[in-house]
Amino acid sequence: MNAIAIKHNDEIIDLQTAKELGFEGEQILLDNSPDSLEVLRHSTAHLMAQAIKSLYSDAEFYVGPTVKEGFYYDFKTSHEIGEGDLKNIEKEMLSFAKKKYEIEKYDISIDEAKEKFKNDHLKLAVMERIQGDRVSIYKQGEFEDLCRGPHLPNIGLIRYFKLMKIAGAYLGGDSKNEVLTRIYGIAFADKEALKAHLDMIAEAEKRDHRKLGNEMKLFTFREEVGAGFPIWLPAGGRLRARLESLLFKAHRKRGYEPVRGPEMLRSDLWKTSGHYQNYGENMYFTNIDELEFGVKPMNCVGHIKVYEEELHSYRDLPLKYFEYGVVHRHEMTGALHGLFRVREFTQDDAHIFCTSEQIEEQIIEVVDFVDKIMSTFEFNYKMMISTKPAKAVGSDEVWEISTQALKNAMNKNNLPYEIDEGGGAFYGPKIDIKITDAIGREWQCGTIQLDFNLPERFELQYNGENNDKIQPVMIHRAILGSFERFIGILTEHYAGEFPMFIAPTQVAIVPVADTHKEYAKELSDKLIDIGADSEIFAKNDSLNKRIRTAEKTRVPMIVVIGDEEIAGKTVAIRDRRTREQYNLSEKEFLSLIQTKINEVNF
RNA sequence: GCCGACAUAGCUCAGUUGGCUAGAGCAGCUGAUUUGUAAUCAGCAGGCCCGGGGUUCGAAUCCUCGUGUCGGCACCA
Repeated sequence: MNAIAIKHNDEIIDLQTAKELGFEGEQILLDNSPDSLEVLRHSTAHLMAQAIKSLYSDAEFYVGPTVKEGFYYDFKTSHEIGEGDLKNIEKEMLSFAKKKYEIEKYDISIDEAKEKFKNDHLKLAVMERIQGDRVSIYKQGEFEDLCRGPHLPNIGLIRYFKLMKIAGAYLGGDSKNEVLTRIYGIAFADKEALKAHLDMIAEAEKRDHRKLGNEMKLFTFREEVGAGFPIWLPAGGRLRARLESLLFKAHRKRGYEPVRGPEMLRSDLWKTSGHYQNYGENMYFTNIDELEFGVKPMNCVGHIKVYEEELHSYRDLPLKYFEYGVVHRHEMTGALHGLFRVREFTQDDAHIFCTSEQIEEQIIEVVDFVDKIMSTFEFNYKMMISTKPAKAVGSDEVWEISTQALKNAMNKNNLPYEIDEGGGAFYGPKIDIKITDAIGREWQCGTIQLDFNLPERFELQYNGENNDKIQPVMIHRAILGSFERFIGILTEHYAGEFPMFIAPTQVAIVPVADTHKEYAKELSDKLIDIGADSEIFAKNDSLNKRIRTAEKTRVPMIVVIGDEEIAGKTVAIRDRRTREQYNLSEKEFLSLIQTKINEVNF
């Protein structure tokens, strides 16, 4: 196999450039390594542009980079292009690839380039952003593109690719700009890798929580109810209740007190907090007797009111208030997505009021809490520190101090993190918890936010040792983030096969014949006594059919009972994975279920 | 919000260039069968074809305005 590029000073250099500059280095072969795919995908993006230009001659091109999964190209044409045209473009790409054009590279001055692309206002826009006075052009057949590379030596090497979707995207990623057409594609070095990737996508589709939520009757959405307002069905209600009660105990153990604020509060309060000015466009407002009220988008103000109810001594701190807080946020229609993005959701929210000396230990305690929960669900996760956003309250100095406090807490405890510049909440910097699910996708759930601003704005105080009035620090934190999103993620993570301690139904009971129904009911009652839900499959169907139906509900355990079981006070257990059966005495069975339900404690 | 696509029975989907009473499978109901580990058989019922306007002799099908959903963008738990 010939090299497609080389690695020089840790940079990928294509052969065209290497030859030009006389560079040498380790060879990059055409395989599925990250370096190789980088080059391959970049060239595939160019091949796609070449095909698009050939099919739609007035096409103008913006940028065509590689992304995590593949590549895309943003362009504009007067032709209307839809999903159905992707096949045509693919065909055109293949026919160009067959011609095996060399990919040639040459340098010109930026002024020459501007002249060359004078009819392509998008390329001109690209050049506006380029520093320096020379640019490189890559040429394959008739097609030329302004690009810094790296590229393959020949387009004939491109064979295993697929155009995935077509979408609109703002020029330069700014919603003030015009919308371009974007086509996403994937490319690999061989057929197997392409197939594996397509299989992975198919697997993700199978796990889609919207599909499973419908099949398993966990939740639903209805047009007449309104977009983004989920309806929890009984099965989803049971699952959620289990999660809530586990988490309730976990909070109590860590010294949190349950509280509850009202669903809406007078707008004056939102003005004091800064939500009115900084978050108002996401809030719902209503008038009652001439007074304006805002439906809460966050729970902090309610908890501040709890804090204000009493005078506090430094001896009382930290004070930890928690609430399964229902919040409403006016998310943009295009952002809504199953349970992942909704307009009404419940956060597992808490606010810790503490002294500035306690910040570090409190942050670490929360991080530890997060770790306990995430490892229980077998999630890997990473943490990101987000700094001051464009729209924010409070002085730069306070932001600097609080951001540094978060970093210190992490550094001192050797906790790794990444930085997300400008990603903080308007009242303070935060640590976001990004979890990776079973098939490698990342989701943002929990968040830990450090806030000096709201205590200041509400003039919160506690009495210090010398009876001086001191302002407490507030830590906002949520661990699951929201029940909606977290349950959506759990559903996809487990592909609907929830572990016993959280499953909507723990046991499916299948009586062999009508005469065994009574024992089934007895068993079901005993299960309720130990905190397990069961469903009896006693419909007038064949035994085979009922077992099949039970399997399809993804219940963790199926027990079959007939004459033999009743006679011996046993149950026949069927494993959902292996389809094998074994018998247990009723007593052993109940204690097994009880153990499995109680084995988890956060 | 922006670009593009889509909306037919509880669910998954057919429905030709506008033309007969809009179909199927599963689920549901009724009956027969009483079953030992992934679909027993027969029958019945089920639809304002997302909503409002329009074009047409005639609209599930064409146009238009909403609503919702999907894929992205932008924005965020």
